[in-house]
Amino acid sequence: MRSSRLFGKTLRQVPSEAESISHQLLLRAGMIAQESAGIYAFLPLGRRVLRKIEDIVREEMDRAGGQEVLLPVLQSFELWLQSGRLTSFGKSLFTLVDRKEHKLALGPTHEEVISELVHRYVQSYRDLPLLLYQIQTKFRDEPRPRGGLLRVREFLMKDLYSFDIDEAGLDENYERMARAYENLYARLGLPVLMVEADSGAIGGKDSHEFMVVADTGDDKIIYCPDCGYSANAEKAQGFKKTVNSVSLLPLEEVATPEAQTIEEVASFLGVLPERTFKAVFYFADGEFVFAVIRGDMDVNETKLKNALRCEELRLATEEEVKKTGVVAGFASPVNVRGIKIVADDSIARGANFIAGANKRGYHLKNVNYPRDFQPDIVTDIALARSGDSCPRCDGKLLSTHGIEVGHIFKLGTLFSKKFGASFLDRDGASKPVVMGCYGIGVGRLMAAIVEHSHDGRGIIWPMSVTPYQVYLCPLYLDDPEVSSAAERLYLELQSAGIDVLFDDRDESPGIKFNDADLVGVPLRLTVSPRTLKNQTIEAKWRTEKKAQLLPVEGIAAEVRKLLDEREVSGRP
RNA sequence: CGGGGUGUGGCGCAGUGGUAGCGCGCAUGGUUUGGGACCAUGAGGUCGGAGGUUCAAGUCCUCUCACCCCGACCA
Repeated sequence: MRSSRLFGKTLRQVPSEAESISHQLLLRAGMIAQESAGIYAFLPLGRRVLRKIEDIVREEMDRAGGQEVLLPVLQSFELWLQSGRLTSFGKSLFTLVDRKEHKLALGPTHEEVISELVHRYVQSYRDLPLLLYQIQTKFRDEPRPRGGLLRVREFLMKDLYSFDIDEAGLDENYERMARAYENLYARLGLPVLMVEADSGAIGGKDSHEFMVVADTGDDKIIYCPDCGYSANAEKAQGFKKTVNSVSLLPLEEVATPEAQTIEEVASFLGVLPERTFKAVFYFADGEFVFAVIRGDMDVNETKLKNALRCEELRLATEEEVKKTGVVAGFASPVNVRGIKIVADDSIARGANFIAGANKRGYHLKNVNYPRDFQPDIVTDIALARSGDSCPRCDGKLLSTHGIEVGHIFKLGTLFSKKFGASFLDRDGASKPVVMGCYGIGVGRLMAAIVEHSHDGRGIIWPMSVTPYQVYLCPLYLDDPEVSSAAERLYLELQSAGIDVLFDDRDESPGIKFNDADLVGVPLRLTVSPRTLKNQTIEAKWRTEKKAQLLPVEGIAAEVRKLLDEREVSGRP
């Protein structure tokens, strides 16, 4: 490609709307252009990168045994009613109405469509296992698009769905996909952390996310440097020690005037916060919920939401709390009637805790579960934090941020049951197909690569996804020797099957070098009178300071060799 | 949805109620050229939109739209 003909321009100034580094660089390099909030056009350079990433994803899915399909973007509302996810997706679903007043959704994902499809074509255990995938544009009306390609409303995504006769088959495919994902990220030059994830409203057994560690990531990861335990903060567990494990003492009311917060109560009574109970009030799908947790911990709302199996969870307002008769600051799970109580299991790890007395100015001492109160649910609803002890070893947990570039789920029979996707086993018994789903955001991967691989001058593309392999950079084009050598070289490289971006513009060396660095092409070939008089061309890697001289004669073969070495080593 | 911010030429920005500007980019000509050159000339704007106040509105008022950031939210 000739730069003079290339659609899209590099920008010297950063467009003011761009905050994240990948957003800035992709805009400046002329890879993408914003059309609307969370909606982007891919310009020729960006399109090439996106296609290369897509091809790598496709290759790895094929290699893992996947078969590619293309599914409808326009999906009937009935499908969503049938799965019951109309409400859980809620406002994120883009909807429209056709001329017959029939409601349709722009597909945000394809579990419904694929389950319905498989229901029609899979009848026997002989048809399984089956791996189907598609790579196509999906739509989600995100509450807040952000960070350029990191969170958008219209995006290219790969989803693979696995169909098995039983859990064992699912487990096997799950492992297979996890390995395929690892290959794929390695080929993209991305170091990725596989972390335990919350499976959310979709339910299911296991779920893992693949994270690129980056400050700009909007997911928080909790991990243990000692044993390798890592999980999304929504899901992560911390070790809960047992406190004050002595024999149970009788309940006792004590006056605690003015002491309302955990800190105030604890210091007033001369104990550590871990000896107290903390009460937090929520509204879950319109129902008031009293959450109890030990005073040294905080409630993880994702876990609470899962425990309650609710769609919508929010903190209760002061008024709402008042209305229930609970006394904020002195609230207690003891002797509360008609209110749903959810307790973190930390309340059972220890004895003789301090809790409110449901009476202004008083607390209760020696509160014990289950002697003094009986919550509706007791489970883990605690937020794990950096500094907590690891649940698996003696290590201390740390936290970091990550960009989610892949998410895999064991769906089980959730969708197959709803869509009647069942098969007859060997014994002629009808069973629901066991499903898994495995997603990757292709556009987000592109942004993640840039977030991970860049420097002060611009993008540094890995060889595997670079829009062009070689940046052919002639200086002093008005010198006929240079222009003819450059033109000749351009043809030779192309004939050798090398992707070349030929900067045939009549620009100064500074501009050309800077553009080459900004666009991030791995290898730059500089043609100038200086080296040409010795029959040589200067070759410089994007990642290196120093250049090397290559003889003009047979240069295409030499460049081919250099590129192949890089590709194999996986270095940019 | 709550809080904050910004809308003026392709991009970045300035602009006291009184003739719409600067830098970059773009066009033409010339001199230049190893890390974003210089000179000259020139094109390009219904100041996000709609109302209103005023002799006069980019500037003041009301409404509205879009975009960005923080939070909520986010298989």
